[in-house]
Amino acid sequence: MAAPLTREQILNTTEQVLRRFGLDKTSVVDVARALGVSHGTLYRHFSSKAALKEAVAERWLHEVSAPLAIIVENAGSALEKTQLWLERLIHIKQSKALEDPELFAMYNALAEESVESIEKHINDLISQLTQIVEEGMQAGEFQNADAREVASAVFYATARFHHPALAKEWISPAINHEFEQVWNLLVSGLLIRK
Amino acid sequence: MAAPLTREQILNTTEQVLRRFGLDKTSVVDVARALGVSHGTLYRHFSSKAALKEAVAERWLHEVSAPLAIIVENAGSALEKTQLWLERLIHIKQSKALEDPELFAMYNALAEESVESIEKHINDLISQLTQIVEEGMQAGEFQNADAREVASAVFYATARFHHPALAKEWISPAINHEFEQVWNLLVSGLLIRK
DNA sequence: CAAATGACAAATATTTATTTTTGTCATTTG
DNA sequence: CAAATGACAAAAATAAATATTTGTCATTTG
Repeated sequence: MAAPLTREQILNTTEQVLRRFGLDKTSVVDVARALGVSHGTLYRHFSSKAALKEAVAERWLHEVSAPLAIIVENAGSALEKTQLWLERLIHIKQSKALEDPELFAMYNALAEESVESIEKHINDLISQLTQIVEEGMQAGEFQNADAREVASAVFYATARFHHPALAKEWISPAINHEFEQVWNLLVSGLLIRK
Repeated sequence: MAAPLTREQILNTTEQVLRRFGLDKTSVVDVARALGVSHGTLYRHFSSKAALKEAVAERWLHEVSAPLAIIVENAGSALEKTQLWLERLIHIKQSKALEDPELFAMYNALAEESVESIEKHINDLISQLTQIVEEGMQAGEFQNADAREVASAVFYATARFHHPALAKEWISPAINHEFEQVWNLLVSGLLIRK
C-alpha cells in the first residue's frame, strides 16, 4: 500500500467502470474491486455513492464548459465570438451524442441526478456568454441592454440545439440549417440598427 | 345492444379509463369493461391497442392546434398575430403541465409512442405560423425570405417554452420573463429595418 | 495512529414463478 | 349476415422469493 489513494484516482477508475458496466450496473463494490481496495475505503473519500457520482458528473460538465471559456478570451468581434461560442457548444454536445449515444445518455442521466451541479453548469455557461455580450455592448457593436438577460435569451433561444433532453432530434440532417436560420434571426436582435 | 358502438364512443371511454388508471395500468379489457362489451369487439374497430392509443393521442394533439388555427384568421398585424400565436401555444402547454402534471406527462408519453402523429402535429403548427409570416412578408411588414424557414426558426427558437420534453423547467417563475427576452430578440429579426 | 478492512443490517435490485394481457378466430346472437 | 362474443395461445407484466448493494463501525494493519 505504498501509493495513497487519491480522489483523482478514484474518479478516473469510477469513470472507467461506469463506461464498462453502465450507470445502473455499477456498484460501489465494482469500483472498489477495480481499484483493488475494499468498498469501505471509498466511503472514507466520498460520503455516499451519490457524492461519488456527483463528482464524476461535475468533471464531465467541466469538460463541456472549459473549451468554451477559451473562446471568451479570443480576439474578434463580439458577434463572431458569440457565433463561434454557440457553434462550439452545439458541436461538443451533438458530436458526443452522435458518437456514442449510450454513453451520452449515461452521462446526462448521471448529471440529471445532481440538480445543483447542472444549475451551476448552466450558470457558468450563461456567465461566459454574458461576458462576450457585455464586450459587444461596450464596444458599441451590440444594442445596449442588460447583458445577462440578453445572454440568457440567446442561450435559451438555441436550446433546441444544445439541450440534452432534445438530443433525440439532433439526428435530423436539417438541424444545422435550422440553427443557421435561428442565428440569422438573433443577429438582427443583437446588432445596433444602422 | 340497440346502440351501435361508434369510434367516438370508444375514444371517449378510452380517455376516461386512461385518466383513471394511467397509461401503464390501462388494458384493452379495462376499456371494454367500461364500455360494457367484450374486448374482442374493440379489435373490430381498432386493429391493435397501439392504434387505439394513437387515435387518442391524435385527438389530444388536435386540442392544442385547433384553438391556434383561429388566431391565424384573426385581424391584426402579422407581428401581433405571431406574438399572440406563440403566447397562446405556450400558455396552452404550460397551463396543462401546471394544472395536472401527471395527466400532462401521460398524454405526452402517449403521443411519444406515435411518432408520426407528432410529426404531423409539428408540421401543422409550423404551417399555421408560416401562414402568418407569409402575410407579414406580403404586407411589407416582415423582411422578405422563405416564410416556412422563418416560421420554423421562430418555432424552434421558442422551443424552451413549449417543447414538452422541457416541461420540468416551466416551474421557474422566471420563465415568462425569459420568453419576453427571447421574443424581443426575435422581433428585430422579423421586422423590416427602418 | 492514520488508513484500510470486512462483517453486518437495512435497503435495493434481480431472478423466478405466477398471473394478466394481447390479439385471433371459430362460434353465437339478434 | 353484420356485429359481437369468449375460449385460446403467445407475449408481457406483476408478485414473491432470492441475492446483491449500500453504508456503518468495531477491528486490523503497516
